[in-house]
Amino acid sequence: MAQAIRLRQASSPLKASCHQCSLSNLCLPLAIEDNDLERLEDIVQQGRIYNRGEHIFDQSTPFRACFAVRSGSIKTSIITEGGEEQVTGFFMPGEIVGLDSMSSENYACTAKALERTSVCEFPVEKLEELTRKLPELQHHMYHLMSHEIQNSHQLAMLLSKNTAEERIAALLLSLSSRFQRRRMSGTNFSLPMARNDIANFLGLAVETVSRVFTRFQNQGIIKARGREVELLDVEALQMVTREFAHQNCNN
Amino acid sequence: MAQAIRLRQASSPLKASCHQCSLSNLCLPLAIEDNDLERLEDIVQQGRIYNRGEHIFDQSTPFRACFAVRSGSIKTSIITEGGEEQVTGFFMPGEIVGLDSMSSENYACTAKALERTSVCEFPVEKLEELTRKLPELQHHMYHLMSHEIQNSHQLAMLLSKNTAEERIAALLLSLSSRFQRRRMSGTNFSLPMARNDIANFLGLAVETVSRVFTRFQNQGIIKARGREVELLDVEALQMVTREFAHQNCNN
DNA sequence: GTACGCCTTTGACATGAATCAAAATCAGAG
DNA sequence: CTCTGATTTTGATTCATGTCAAAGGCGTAC
Repeated sequence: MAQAIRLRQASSPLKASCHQCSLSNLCLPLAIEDNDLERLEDIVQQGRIYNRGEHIFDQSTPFRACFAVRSGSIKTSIITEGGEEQVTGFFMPGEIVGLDSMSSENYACTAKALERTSVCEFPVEKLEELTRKLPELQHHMYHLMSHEIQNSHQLAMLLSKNTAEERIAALLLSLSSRFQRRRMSGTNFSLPMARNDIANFLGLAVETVSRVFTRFQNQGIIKARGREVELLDVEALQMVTREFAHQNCNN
Repeated sequence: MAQAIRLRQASSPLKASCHQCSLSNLCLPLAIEDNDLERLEDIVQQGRIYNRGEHIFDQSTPFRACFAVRSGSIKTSIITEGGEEQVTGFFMPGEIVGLDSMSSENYACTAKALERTSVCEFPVEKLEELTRKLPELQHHMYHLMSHEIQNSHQLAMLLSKNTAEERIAALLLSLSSRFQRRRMSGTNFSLPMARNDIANFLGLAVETVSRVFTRFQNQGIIKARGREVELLDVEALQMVTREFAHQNCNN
């Protein structure tokens, strides 16, 4: 511990303590037995704290590490040649950012802190090496990556087949369940991202997002004041997301 | 070799010969040094041949293996609770199907042969084990998976920001480059999938796909008769996909 | 060769969401 | 606390694409 403090004073990254981290049941340690945990701690660096708007990494810069969100939240986005932004994901505490760049030369997207955010850093080469030694960790990496593919397919589906209302309901429910995983309220939370980011992520215009929010509010399904959201009727929201499916069931 | 023939006669899966396969520079062997190749061959099974419409695997059945396309082509799709289909990808010779299910209990999608198709089969447990022993193979797996995440993000982007024409131009160009990788004509090929599948994949109505094809044809950009396609003006197609970006450049 | 079903194309019309415009609200800097 | 720019909301209008309807073309099976 004294060692760690000395390191920090030398402005070197602090060695992380996964043992003590409250997110260890969500994050990478989830996959690892207690007595192997130290080996993960050996390669993890507790990164610095980022202020809102700061970049954790930038698209097309050399890929060095994956990051686990410790607190705060992150949005990832791709910038096209024409300078258009496409938000590809939002990441909350315990979630891993950068998997889409694994084994690429450069980062495939840009990661930006949506609020004051701290992260843990997993240098790639070391991570890759460690996954060779810890089969469960390798397995978990495959799991995380395949999960991200599935997520992305889900998103594609949402974008190609669902209405504005369905997309927004789905996002609210996704956020809700992710808050719940962290033992926070699933019905009363504050959105980490602006309407603009929601719109971009869901392939809608900002105005449409705004309109749907007020529509949901008028229907008594949610209560929203700025970024503060309260889900008043979760079942109704679930109905909205499945409406599409239900219609087909009845035909 | 005699051994292999005997196996086939016993209607057991034939041991594949990656050494002799013309796709070895596209497929998994790409990542492996010659003297390690046998170890891959040890775990690969040359799967059977599937007729058009046959399923290689089904969503929600136990995940057993990834597949490399040897000849023919495959489409993958997700079926929602309501029975709606969403096509998530098309796979051509040398490409790997099933990565989105890696380390899941069950297949995340259904894979269907679009034409007479043969595949090689990589049982998961063996593959996972082998990747632990061959660092380059592990690296390549990470690479393939992260690439599929990126692909999927690209698709999401196409779906959320681009017009029907842009989406279809992008698909045609993607197919073109994939044919070229196999040293086939990049301007003269036959689409393995029906208009319906294209429409579903790109989040459009069949009618829209059809209309865009005829519009492109009238503009002299392509020539299409049924599934036979000739790209007459590749640059024009590239212009279409980048039009969106260019507009913003000029502003 | 013919008939059947399926896939594709074409046309007319309806609509959800984008765009344009502007007011209202919020948050950060000084 | 006040100003200023950014974000959010609301309204009016437009447009690309979906939907409905029907005809045409193609391949397969008999």
